[in-house]
Amino acid sequence: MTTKNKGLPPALGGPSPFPRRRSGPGCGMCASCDVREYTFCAALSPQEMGSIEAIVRSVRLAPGQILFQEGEEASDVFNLVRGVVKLYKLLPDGRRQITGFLFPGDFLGIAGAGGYSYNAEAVTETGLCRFPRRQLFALFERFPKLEHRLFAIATDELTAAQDQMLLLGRKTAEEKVASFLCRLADRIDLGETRGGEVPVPMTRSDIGDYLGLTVETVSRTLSRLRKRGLIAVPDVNRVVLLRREAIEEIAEAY
Amino acid sequence: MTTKNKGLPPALGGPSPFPRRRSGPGCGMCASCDVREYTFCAALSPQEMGSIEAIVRSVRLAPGQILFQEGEEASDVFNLVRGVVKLYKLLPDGRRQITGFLFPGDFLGIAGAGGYSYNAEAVTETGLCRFPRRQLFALFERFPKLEHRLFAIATDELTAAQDQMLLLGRKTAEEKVASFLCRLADRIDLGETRGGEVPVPMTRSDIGDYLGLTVETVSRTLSRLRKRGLIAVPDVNRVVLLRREAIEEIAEAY
DNA sequence: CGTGGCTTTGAATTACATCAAACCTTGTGG
DNA sequence: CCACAAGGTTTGATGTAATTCAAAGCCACG
Repeated sequence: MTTKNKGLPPALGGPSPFPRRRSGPGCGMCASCDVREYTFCAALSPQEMGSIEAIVRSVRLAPGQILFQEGEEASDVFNLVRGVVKLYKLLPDGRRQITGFLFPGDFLGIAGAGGYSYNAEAVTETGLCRFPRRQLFALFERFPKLEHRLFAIATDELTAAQDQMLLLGRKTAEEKVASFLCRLADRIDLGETRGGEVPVPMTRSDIGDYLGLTVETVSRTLSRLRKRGLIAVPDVNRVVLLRREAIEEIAEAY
Repeated sequence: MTTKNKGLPPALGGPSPFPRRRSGPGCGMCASCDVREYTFCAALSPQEMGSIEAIVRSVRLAPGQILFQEGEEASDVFNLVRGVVKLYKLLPDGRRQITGFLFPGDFLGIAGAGGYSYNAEAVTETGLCRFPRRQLFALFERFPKLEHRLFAIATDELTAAQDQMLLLGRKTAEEKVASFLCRLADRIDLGETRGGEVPVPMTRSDIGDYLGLTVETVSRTLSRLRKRGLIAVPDVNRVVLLRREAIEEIAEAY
């Protein structure tokens, strides 16, 4: 919530907001979209894209703002264009489990009959494309490719969820943190590699709630990795993976 | 692995194996399938069903037998018709996380490009329908309803996975075990209610690996619930929920 | 009737949580 | 420009839930 997107690489919320001021039918905005090729939009050809542009609206969120909450009727789905979003579930007494962090290009809003099954909140300044679910799903008839793509996205998320269950249920604190750092790095490297430096836009508390740990344990574990020379922590929002292979080894528990 | 399906209710592996001796194109076997209405097959009308029957083959597994392993090319998908199957992932040192237990009517084999993302092993005597992935997915063109249905299944699984992450990351041992018992009961009650008696076909070790606990902790927690009069345990494979509401309350951490 | 695998219970250990306090950073207002 | 208030972070001391180690009990099966 504190994070100002200073120093973050393009992929994590640098400049490149929405290419045109306003989105809307036929404005051609999608053509210049930074993340198009990573989203379900890529399922459609540039010509077909008009059908999507006709129903999209853009949304911006400041850090800490909530996009939707668990149980709300899931009327829309979204593509994250800029910034970072966290998804989480809560227990009645306030315990929180973050089920995922989303980065530009990620899709969110997959939901069943019970409405959204989690809360979605902006971690940084965020830009999204909003699609009315009914209208988007209606396009499935004309463009089956679109549904194929969403199906594939759901499949990938399911695989990721299984990995996360393994992490939550069976890894130690150190393995959890190492895994987290590696995954962040993987995600960033989609752009380019930059000497192992990984931006960490979320708070220690967020990381803890993602890994099933407390803030203190996250902090301590990072300190220990630092003292062992595996990472450097120039400031709270950046970690440098000094010995990536060693960290991967810890993460995968070899 | 030990479990013999003695005393298990129909929904969990009672009589009702495959209605006809052999499955195969046009044999009409699907018409009398016990679980058809719960599976993706229900997306097709009885007339359309022939297309599915043309590609289905049946599989039987004894307890402990492996259906497929993580990383294998995912050439088939399956419908569980009878019995119980567990899905799990392993760490190199042998730590195991069970990501789900499947019951009759459940679908398995959703997988991305990297092949199956988990191992699938029979818990009890098991009967499944096997579908070559390519052939089944080819039917999507003629029957978009089929893809809709599979998409919906993936969505539901994703929701369940998020619940499980909350459980693994943030619930106490007691809350975990209570949640587990309630979910088992919900799943069984699809058939009918039977005075809170829930069949537990998996071992304590399986339960532990599903909940991110050790065998001992599972056993101790069950003993404690029993001593408090919330459950009865007539034998290792059965639990009676004596005070379902109280257990639900523990499970949801009110 | 003995053997092997699962389960239960007890005792000792430990990884992580909790409690507490100091430290930083950032933004605000005098 | 500085003081200080508010959050987030780090570190230390202490506590504890759950694990680990150990052993006995229970069944099912040959």
